[in-house]
Amino acid sequence: MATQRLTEYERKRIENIKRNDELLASLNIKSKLSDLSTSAKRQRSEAKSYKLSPEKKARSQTPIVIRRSLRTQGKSPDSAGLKDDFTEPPKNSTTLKSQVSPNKSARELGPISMRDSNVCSEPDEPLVNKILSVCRESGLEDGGGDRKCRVRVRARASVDLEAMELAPENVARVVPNRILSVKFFPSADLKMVVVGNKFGNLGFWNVDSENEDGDGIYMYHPHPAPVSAILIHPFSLNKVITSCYGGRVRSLDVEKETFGLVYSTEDAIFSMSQQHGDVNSLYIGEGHGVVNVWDERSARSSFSWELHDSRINTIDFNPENTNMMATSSSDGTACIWDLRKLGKTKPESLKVITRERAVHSAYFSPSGGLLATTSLDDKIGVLSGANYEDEFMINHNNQTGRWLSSFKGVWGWDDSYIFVGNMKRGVDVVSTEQKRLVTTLESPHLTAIPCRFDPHPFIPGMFAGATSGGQVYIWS
DNA sequence: GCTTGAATTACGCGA
DNA sequence: TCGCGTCCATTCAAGC
Repeated sequence: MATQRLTEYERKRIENIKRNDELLASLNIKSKLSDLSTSAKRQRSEAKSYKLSPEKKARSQTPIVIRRSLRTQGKSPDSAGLKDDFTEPPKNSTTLKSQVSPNKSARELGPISMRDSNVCSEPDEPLVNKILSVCRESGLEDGGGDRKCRVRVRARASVDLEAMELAPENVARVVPNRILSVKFFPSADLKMVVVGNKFGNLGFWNVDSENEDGDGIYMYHPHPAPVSAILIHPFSLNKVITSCYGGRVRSLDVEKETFGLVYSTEDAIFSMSQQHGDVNSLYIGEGHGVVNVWDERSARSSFSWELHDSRINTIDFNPENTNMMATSSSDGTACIWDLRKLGKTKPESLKVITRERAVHSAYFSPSGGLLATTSLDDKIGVLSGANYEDEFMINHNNQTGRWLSSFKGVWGWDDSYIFVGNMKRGVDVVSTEQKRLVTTLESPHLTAIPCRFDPHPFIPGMFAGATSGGQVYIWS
C-alpha cells in the first residue's frame, strides 16, 4: 500500500538503494564501510587538530581545530566496483585522465545522482533539506530558473576591515587537495560555501550546522577533473552549475538530487560565468582562448568567439552594464568586450590591457566603475575612468608556483578594497582610494596560504578563503 | 616555429 | 619531526 503511494522518483530511488545494498553485500565491503564510517566519526570527534610546526606553534597558543572527515583526508572507503570511475585517484597515478576507467563514457555523459556521487560518510538529506527550505522561505520553490530579471546580485556596503575575524570554528578541511573554486550560496539566510577541487570533488560546508548531526560537510564527485568554476544564481538557489577541466558542465538540481549534464566539449574548460540578469546563458571559456555562449534552454551554442591566444582564466560582467564583459588570459592580456559588437565576425575589444606575463583575473568592481587585474608579472592593476583609460598598479608577489592555485584579486562589498592572497599566509587588502596595500588579514588559525576567495554576496564582512590543501577559512 | 625538458614552490602524509 | 611525493602552471632555454 505504502509503495503504491510513492512517486515514480521515490520508487526509483528505493530501487537504486536496494541495488547498491545488494552490490555492497556481494562485495562483502559493507562491514568495511561501517568500520570506516565509525573511524571517520571517531576522527572527527577526537583527532581534529593538525600538527603544527614549531614556527606555527609560536604564533598560536590555542590548538587549531579543523573539522575533517575520513574522506576529506583522501582516504576513501574500499569501494572498488561500487562507484565505477568515481573513486579517488590512485596514489601513484601520473595523470588525471589516466584515473578514468574505459567505461567512463556512459557514466560521464549521463546524469549522476547525488547518492551515487556522494563520497562522504554523511547522508544527502540534511544538505538537500537545508537548501530547499531556504528556497521555500525565499519563495523560490520553482527555482526561479525561467526568470530573466534585473537583480542586485550582491549587497553593497562598506566594511570595517578591523572587525573581520577568523574564529577557530570557522575553519574546516572541506575536500582533499587543491581547491580551485569557492562560492557562497547567494542568500542572506544561508551561510554555506561550495568548493571544487583538483580531483573533481564538490564540497559543501554549512557553516551554521550546530543543529545537524554531522559537521555540516558534504562531498560529491561529479567531475573526473579539476573544477574550474561554480555558479549559483540568487534566484536559482537549488541549482549549482559547475565546470571542469575535463570539458563538462554539470548542473546540480537539488530537488531532483542529480548532477545533470549541461554541456560537453573535447576542450578543457578553464572559466565560466553568467550575465547577472540572465540565468539561461552560460559563458564558457574553453581551449586556447575561446568563449562559447551556451543557451541552456535550447541546449545549443548561440555564439563562439576566439578572443585570446591562450587559456581564458576568468570571464566577468559589468554589474551595471551586462553587455560589458571582461576576460583575462594566459596570453598576457585582459580585455573588455561589448557583447553587442561581438557578432559572428572577428571580435574587436573595447580595451586591451597587456601584461608581461599571464593575467589570472580581471574583475569589475561592484559599481562596475573599476576593473581589477591580477597577473603573474607581480602586478595588481586597477583601471578606472569613463572608458577605463586610467590605471594604477601596485607590486604584489603573485608567484604561487606549481602547487598552489594562482592568486586572483577579488572585490569586497564596494569599490574600496581588493582582497588577494599573500604567500606568507594572509590576505592582502588593497585600497583603491589610497592606491596601496593597506592591511593584511592574518590569524593564528590560518595555517596555509589562501589562494581563492569569495565574499558572501548578502552578508557584508563574511569572506571565504580556500587553500591548496582543501581548507576553507571564513572571516566574519 | 614547434617540441621537450628543467626549474620553480607549499602542502600533506607516512616513517 | 623530517623527508618524500606531488606533477594538468608557467616560463625559459635548448634542440630539431
